Amino acid sequence: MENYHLLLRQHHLKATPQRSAILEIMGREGHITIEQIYARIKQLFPSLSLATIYKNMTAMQEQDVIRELKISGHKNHYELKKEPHYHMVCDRCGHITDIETDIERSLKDLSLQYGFEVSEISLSVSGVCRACKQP
Amino acid sequence: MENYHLLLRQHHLKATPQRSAILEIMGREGHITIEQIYARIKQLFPSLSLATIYKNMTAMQEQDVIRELKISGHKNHYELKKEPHYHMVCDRCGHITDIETDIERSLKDLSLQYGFEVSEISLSVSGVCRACKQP
DNA sequence: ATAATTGCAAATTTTTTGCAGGTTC
DNA sequence: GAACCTGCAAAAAATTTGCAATTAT
Repeated sequence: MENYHLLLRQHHLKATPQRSAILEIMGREGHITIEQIYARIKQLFPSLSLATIYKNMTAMQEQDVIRELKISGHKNHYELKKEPHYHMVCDRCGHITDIETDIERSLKDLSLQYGFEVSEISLSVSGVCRACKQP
Repeated sequence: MENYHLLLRQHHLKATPQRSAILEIMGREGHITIEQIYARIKQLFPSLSLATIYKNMTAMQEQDVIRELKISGHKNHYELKKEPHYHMVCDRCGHITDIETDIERSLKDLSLQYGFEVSEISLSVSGVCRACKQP
């Protein structure tokens, strides 16, 4: 069990019970959609609204507490921001597995390592391009 | 100028003028959003509806003619499905650049090659997991 | 001729916003 | 007590659906 109160404060966010609850659920579930968070959290906070979840997800992304996973053919998922890692998503059941492998290392043997039949790899690098860095 | 009529037929899709027009625009623009397609296509087909674009984007994705790019912090973009390649997205202007590099090759020198300041790399591999392959 | 596609309008789903009252630091 | 957050309702944005008329093969 983690100290989400501290985590929030370290990232300059007020530590409300709602926020801590969202993070606890995310910590438990690993990768989760907005509706899944909503369904689970309603049990603890029947009054908590979807709008609050959205607002918090935005705020926590901006403060680098969580990460949004947008994956083609699947709903958006969210995860706590930990060490850099990647994802393997099943097109049938939607299950997301973390991949701890290095980028340099060939992804081809994923098939053997995980018994996962790779059909598509999507990589995107974000940051700031040369043009936008010009004064 | 490509033969989009043939491309569609090869992928078991009827070659309607609307579809060909969508592909032509995509071929010209590289990476494009739904609204951008809509805006451009209205000039040629004032009657073409957004619903038709959505239906076609779904059909053409299913038949592997195009690919959907879901990138955190940006609208969904679409591109023609060509050789495997990856993307570099500017967080300021949203511009998407194709990366021809191999996965094995370190992405670290992107910064030098493109003058792009990398802040996050997101990779996801899709396919079918071991559990779903069980009979 | 048949099966698929279009276009329209309407419905649904997803996300955002405004604002009053409440909470955190 | 100042700034921020919640919850509600309402709005906006994104995507899907049903169906009659049309079109591609």
